[in-house]
Amino acid sequence: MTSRGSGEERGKMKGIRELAEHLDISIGTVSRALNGKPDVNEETRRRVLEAAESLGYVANQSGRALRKGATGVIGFMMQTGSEITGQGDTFFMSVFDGVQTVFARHKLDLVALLCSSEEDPNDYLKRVVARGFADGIILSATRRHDARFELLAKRKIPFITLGRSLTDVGQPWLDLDFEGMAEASIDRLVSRGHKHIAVTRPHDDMNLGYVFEDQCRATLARHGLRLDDRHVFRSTPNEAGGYQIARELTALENRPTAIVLINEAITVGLYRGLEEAGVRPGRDMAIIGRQSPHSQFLSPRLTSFSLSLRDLGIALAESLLATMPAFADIYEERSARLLWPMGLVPGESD
Amino acid sequence: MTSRGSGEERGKMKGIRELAEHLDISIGTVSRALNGKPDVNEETRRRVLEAAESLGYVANQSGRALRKGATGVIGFMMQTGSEITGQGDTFFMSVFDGVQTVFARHKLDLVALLCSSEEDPNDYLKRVVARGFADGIILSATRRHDARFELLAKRKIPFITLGRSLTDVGQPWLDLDFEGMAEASIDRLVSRGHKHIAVTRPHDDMNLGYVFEDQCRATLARHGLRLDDRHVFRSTPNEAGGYQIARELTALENRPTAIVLINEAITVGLYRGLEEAGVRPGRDMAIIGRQSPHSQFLSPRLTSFSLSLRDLGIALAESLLATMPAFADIYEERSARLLWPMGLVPGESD
DNA sequence: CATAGTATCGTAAACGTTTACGGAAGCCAA
DNA sequence: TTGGCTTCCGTAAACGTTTACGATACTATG
Repeated sequence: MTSRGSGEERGKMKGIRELAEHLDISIGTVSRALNGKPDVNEETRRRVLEAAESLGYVANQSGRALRKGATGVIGFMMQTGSEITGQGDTFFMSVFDGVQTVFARHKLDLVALLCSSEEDPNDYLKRVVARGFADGIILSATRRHDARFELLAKRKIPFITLGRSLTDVGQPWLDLDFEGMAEASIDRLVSRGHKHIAVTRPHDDMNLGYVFEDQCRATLARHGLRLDDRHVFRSTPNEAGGYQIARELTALENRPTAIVLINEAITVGLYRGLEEAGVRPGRDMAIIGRQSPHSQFLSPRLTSFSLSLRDLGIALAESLLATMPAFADIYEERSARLLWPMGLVPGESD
Repeated sequence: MTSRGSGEERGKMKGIRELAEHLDISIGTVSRALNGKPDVNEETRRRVLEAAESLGYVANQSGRALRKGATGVIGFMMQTGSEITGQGDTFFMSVFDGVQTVFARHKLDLVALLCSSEEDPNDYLKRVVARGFADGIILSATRRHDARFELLAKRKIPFITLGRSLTDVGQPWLDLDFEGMAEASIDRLVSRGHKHIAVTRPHDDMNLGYVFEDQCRATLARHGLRLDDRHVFRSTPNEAGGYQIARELTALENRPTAIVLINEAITVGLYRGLEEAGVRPGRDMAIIGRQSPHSQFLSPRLTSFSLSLRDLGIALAESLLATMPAFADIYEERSARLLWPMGLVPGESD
């Protein structure tokens, strides 16, 4: 039952050597034929390809990697775990999808490196790097000070970050235009008469929190307003965090009339918390947030900033390739650092 | 600026050979010391470990994999893409987290294999397998007929599936106890007087849809009721799908009084759709679903089935290890096939 | 015909490990 | 002393590729 002969139960290919013997050609020529090298007769190449196909030969990647000193793998490091889960998981999935399509074109394999909640991200990356696992790395969820940058720089591994950091080692990065979002949000709310505006940011050291709060503060100042420190709400980037924010927000004596959410995963919790306090989004409190799979299905619909995550992923991948010697010629014109614009999708919540 | 001497800017380790020379020991002994083999003096082992640490030596995995014929990598195949995004992304992240912790104990590296939305999952897996990428594979999102099972079985790659399928090649699997969920849901609703109960299922060939609908039908029959074919709603597993279901549901002339949701990501969309039709969950329509990061923050709170995703991941990993020769002795007592129970968390929606 | 050039291919040396095998000590008992 | 264990270590052969180099045959050119 286990040896179900499927007709073409071809024996195990032992390697390129056996394939060469079968063809009565030298193994060098076979390798060249397989890899599209020029020094090989087209007729023999055809024979080789054909035999490889029919015999089910596939190159052993360990041997290949050993010889070439490159693995053909790109790692995309994300974060997961109970603290974070609920965050931008769908966000990363979509970006990943875009990245994937680019690398597939170059026969590079993309894998997701998900750091367990039990392990320190730095240690995790150290392990991955030590293994020589990937030829290139994409880092996301960058922190204000991020030791991972230095680790990769020291090891001279090509990498790009989705997000900025004070730790700058000259690597390329892409980031969402949180400045633009902050500015547009504040402008919009102020123009609608709001004078007491709250903002949210992650509870931890994520870099975007600093960028966002600073820009909100600056834009408010431009309007002659100031950001009350009690109106800056830190929370875990998940529903529970949103709920908590709502509790604190509604408990304030001088309650702000509007709030801007930097994280998209807190929205449902925030809505719930507000409702329990009898505060209706869009009527009693203006809310502007980030688009997510459910933001347009909330009630009231969330006024939110959106972007094409897939396109972002494509740009990310291409910028990384531009820094890799083997592909530099193809993508050299890529800009190394880019703020990705977001567009406002009006809803019913502000 | 780029060559920032960090004090211990140790030169590149060339390999185990150089390490051996530095210690004036043979490379064989060094290897044995590093790998914890018995045939080595504890004193020399200490010296080797120390030198490796201080010189920053790490074994080249390509060489190791080539020699050992194993990569030390486990792949967890998930799905992503616009059609699916919004589905159980957080679901998979949490399961992954559990899986990760187990493999880390055995120095196995776990990576997520995310099939792009552009590529056929079968082709994708074929590529991964051909590369000899992983020593073991975890498959999720199993379909009614799933060619991936046969592919892996033919290549004799150890694997386990999170989900069942009609395609059974004797591999171990774990699956959520959808039968139990269906039964408990129907029992609960019937006992509360509902006679016209609707169910949802994925729009595509996911196996769980069949299992779930069949069991709902059977349980209803036990109560002398029948499942109206018009009360079986198929949808994409995302918010838009939930919204669509609500539209269809509320448009029916003989509207059912309750609905059971097999997918957790459709809930927000469903709520929105119902509200637009003036149907209030829990009052005008009973809803039972699956727990998700936001289900307890919806209004009304979702009555839902929950489980420990992390523990599920741990069990999944251990069951896979039990099928791998190198670890079989440690985990042999694992049961090969298991329905993972889910518990009901009462909410306000039914 | 001699020569240079080109197209094609074979040979063999890497790449960095792990491990089977055997050898050299040291120890103990007979 | 001899022989047999045990403990430790060195040697060298794999593992499956890629690729620099050189060899061969053929073509074109003078």
